[in-house]
Amino acid sequence: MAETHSKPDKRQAIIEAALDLIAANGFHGTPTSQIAAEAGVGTGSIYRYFKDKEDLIHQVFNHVADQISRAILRDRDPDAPLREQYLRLGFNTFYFMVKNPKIQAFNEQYFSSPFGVSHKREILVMDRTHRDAGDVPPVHGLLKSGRDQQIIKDLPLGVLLALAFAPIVFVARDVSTGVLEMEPETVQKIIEACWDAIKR
Amino acid sequence: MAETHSKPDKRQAIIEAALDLIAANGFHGTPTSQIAAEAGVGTGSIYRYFKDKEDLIHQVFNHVADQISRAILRDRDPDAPLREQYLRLGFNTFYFMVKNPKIQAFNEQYFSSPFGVSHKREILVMDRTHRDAGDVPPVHGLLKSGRDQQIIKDLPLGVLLALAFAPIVFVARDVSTGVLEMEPETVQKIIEACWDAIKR
Amino acid sequence: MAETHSKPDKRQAIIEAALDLIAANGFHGTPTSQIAAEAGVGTGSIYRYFKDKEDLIHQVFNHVADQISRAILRDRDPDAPLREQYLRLGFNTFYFMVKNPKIQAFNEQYFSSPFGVSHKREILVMDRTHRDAGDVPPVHGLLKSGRDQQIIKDLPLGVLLALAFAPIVFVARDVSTGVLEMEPETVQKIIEACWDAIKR
Amino acid sequence: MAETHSKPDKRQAIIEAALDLIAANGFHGTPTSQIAAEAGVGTGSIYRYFKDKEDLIHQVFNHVADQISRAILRDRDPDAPLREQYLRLGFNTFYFMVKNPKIQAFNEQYFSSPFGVSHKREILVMDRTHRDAGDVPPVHGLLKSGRDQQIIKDLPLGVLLALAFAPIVFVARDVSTGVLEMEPETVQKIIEACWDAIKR
DNA sequence: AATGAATGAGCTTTCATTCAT
DNA sequence: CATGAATGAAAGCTCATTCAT
Repeated sequence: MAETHSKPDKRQAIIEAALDLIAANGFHGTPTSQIAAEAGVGTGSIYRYFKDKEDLIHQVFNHVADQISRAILRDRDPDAPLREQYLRLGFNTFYFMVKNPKIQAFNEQYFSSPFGVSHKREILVMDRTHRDAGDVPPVHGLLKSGRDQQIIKDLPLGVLLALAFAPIVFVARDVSTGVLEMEPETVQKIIEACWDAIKR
Repeated sequence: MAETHSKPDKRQAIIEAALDLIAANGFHGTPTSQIAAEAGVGTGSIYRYFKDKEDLIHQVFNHVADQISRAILRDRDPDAPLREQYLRLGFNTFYFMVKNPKIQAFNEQYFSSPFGVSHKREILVMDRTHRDAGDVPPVHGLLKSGRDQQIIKDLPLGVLLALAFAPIVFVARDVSTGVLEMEPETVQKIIEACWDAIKR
Repeated sequence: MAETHSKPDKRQAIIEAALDLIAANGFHGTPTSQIAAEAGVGTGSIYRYFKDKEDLIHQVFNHVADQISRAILRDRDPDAPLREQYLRLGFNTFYFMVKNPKIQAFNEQYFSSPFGVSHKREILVMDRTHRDAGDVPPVHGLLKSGRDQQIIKDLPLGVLLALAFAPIVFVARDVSTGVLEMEPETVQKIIEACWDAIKR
Repeated sequence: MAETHSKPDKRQAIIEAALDLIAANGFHGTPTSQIAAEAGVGTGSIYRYFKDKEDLIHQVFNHVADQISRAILRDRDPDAPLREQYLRLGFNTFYFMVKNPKIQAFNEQYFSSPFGVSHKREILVMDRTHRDAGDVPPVHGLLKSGRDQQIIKDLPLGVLLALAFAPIVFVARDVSTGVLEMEPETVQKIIEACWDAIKR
C-alpha cells in the first residue's frame, strides 16, 4: 500500500549516476552516454530531464548542496552555548565529508571549475530548505551572533567561515583520500582548534 | 659557457601559455592548439617537449609549485621566534595567492581534478629546490619544531598544515575573485587567528 | 446521418500544422513532435494517421495540390475564347500563389527535394477531383485544344505548360518574398506576355 | 614541369563531393561523414576548410553560381542584335542545365530551402567574375537596353527575367529528369517563344 | 628541430518512432 | 483510440595526436 516511490524516478537515477561518475572521473572524463548507462536509461532520456550536460551538472550540484546543508545542520540545538553549537556543526561537516567522499569530490571540482564561479561557496552552508524564505542561513547567523556578543572575533563573515570550516574540509579530504589517518579524538581537537581561531 | 638565455626556450613559453589559458578556461576548455598559438609555436612542437597533454599539465604544476614554494619561503629568518616565522609564511602565502590569481586558479583545478589526486597537497609547501636532497621541507620543519617545543598543538602535521594555511588560501581566493574585500589590517588578523588555531 | 464535421478530424489538423511549419522551417527544420504540438495531438497520434513522416509529407502535398488545382480552375468558362480562358487560369494561379505563400513555399520545397522527384509537376494542374476518372485535365485540355485549332504553338504539352505558367509562379514567389513589388496592372501584362509566348 | 595543380586541393574535392551528394540526396540526406568519404578526406578536414556544414553549402553555391554564369555568358557577342544575344543566352542556359543536372538540382534545392532565402535569384545571372567591380550584370544590361530601345516590353526587370528564363529552366529540368523528351529544333522554338514573351 | 595539415575516435545532442499505460 | 515518456541510431563537430615536409 505504501507507494512512496513507486516509479523509478529516472531523473534522480541520472543525478546519482552523474554524481558518482563525475566524482570519480571529472566532468570531462564522464560522457553523457556513460551517465545514461550507469543510470539505466537511454542516452536521449537525459535530455528529457535536463536541458544539456551543463544543466545536469548544476542540478547535481543543487542536489548535493541540499544534502550537505541538511547534514551539517543536523541535531543543532539553537539554545546550546555558541561553542557547543559550533562544535556540532564542525563535527557534522567533518563526518559528512568523510563519509561522502563522492560528494566532496564533486563539490570541489564544481567550485574550482568554470561551472562554479558564479556560485559563492557560502551558499553551501545555507539552510537550503529555507533559503527562499529569506531567512538568515543558520551558520551565518551563528557566527554573526557570536561576533555581536563579542565571543567571536570581529572579522568579516567570509573570513570567519574560512577560519571555521576550511581546515575541516581540507583534513576531511585528506582522510577520504587516505593521505591522512585520523583517530576519533583528533577530530575533536581539530574542531576545537578552529574554535580557537575564531573565538576572541 | 654562458648559456643564460641563449635559446628562446619554447618549453617555458608553452608552460606559461598553458598556465594562463588553463587558469582562465579550465583544462578541457583549453585545446593544445590554443596553447601552441599563445606560446607562438606550432601545434606539433608541444609533443617535442611533452609526452602528451597530461604530461604538460603535470609540468605546469611543477612549475607552479616551484614558484609557490619560493614565494612562501621568501625572507624567512630561521632565527626569528616561531610565531614570527609563521606569520611571515602566512603573509607570503596570502599575498602571493592574491597577486597571482592564475596560479591559484590553476592550482585549485589541478588538485580537485583527477590529475591532482596522486599528489599530496603537502609537497606544495616543500622547499622544492631541495626536495630531492632529502631535506625536511622548511614549513614542515617549522611546525614540527614548534610542536616539539610544545609551542604548537600536538596534532599530526597534515592537520597543522590545514589549520595554518587552509583559511588563508580560501580567503585569498575569495579576494581574488572579488567575493570578499580585504583591508590590509584584516590580513594580519586572519593570520594571527590561524596562529591561535595551531598554538597551544 | 449528417456527419459534416462530427469528429474533430485530427488527420486534417496534422496536415495543416505540417504545412504551416514546413513552409516556415523546411522539412528537416520541422520535427514531428512540433507538428503534433501545433496540431494539438499527441506525438504518437501522427503514426495512427500516417505511416511515417515521409508519408505525412506526401499527404500534405496531396492536400496542397487539391487546393491549388481547385483555385486555378475557379470561375472557368469552357465556352469563352481560349485566350480568355487562359488569362483566367493565369490570374487564378498568380493570386492564389501570392495569397498562399505557405502553400507556395511548401510546394517548391517538395518539388526540389528528393521527395518530389517521383511526381511530375504536371499533375499539379490536373483537375485532381476527377483525375481518377481518367478525364483529361482541364489545363491540358485547354492547351491541347488551342494547339489543335492552331491558335497555340505546336510544341509538346510540357513545354507549353512551362511557357504558360513558369514565369507566373516565379514572379509570384518574388512578390511573396518581397523581392519584387507588383502593381495590379502589371499582373495583367505578365499574363498577356505569357500568352504571347504560347500563341501562334 | 607544369605544376599547375600539383596538390590535390582538398577544398575543391570537398565541394565537388558535396555537390554530387546533395544533388542526389538533398542537404539533410547528406551527412558530412559521407561528403568526407566521397572526397577522400577525413571527417575533420571539412572543418579545416569550412566553418560548418552550412558554410560548406554556401561555398558550394558560390562555386555553382560561378560555373553557371560563366556558362551562360559564353560566346556572347555584345555587338550582335539584341534578339541574337538573347537567343545565345537562352541556348547556353538550356544546354548547361541539361548537361549539368546535378548543378541544376543543387541550385533548386538551395533556392527553395531556408539557405537560399537571403539570396536573390538574380545574382545567378550576374557575371560573377566581375560582380565586385560594380558592373551591371550583362543579362540585366541586355534586358534593360532592349527595354530602353523599346524592343522589349516595359516591365520590371525581375519580371522580364522570369519571362525570359523561367520556362527554359523548367523545361531543362523536365528533360534532365526524363519527364520530357526534347528534339533539338524544339529547343530553338522554346527560346524563340520566350523571346515572343518579352519582345514588344 | 619545427611545423601545421590531416586525421578519426569520441563527444554532445536531436528526433523519428515505439509501446505501455 | 490517444498519449507522451523512452529510446538509440545517427548526426555535426572538436581536438589530441601524428607525420610528411
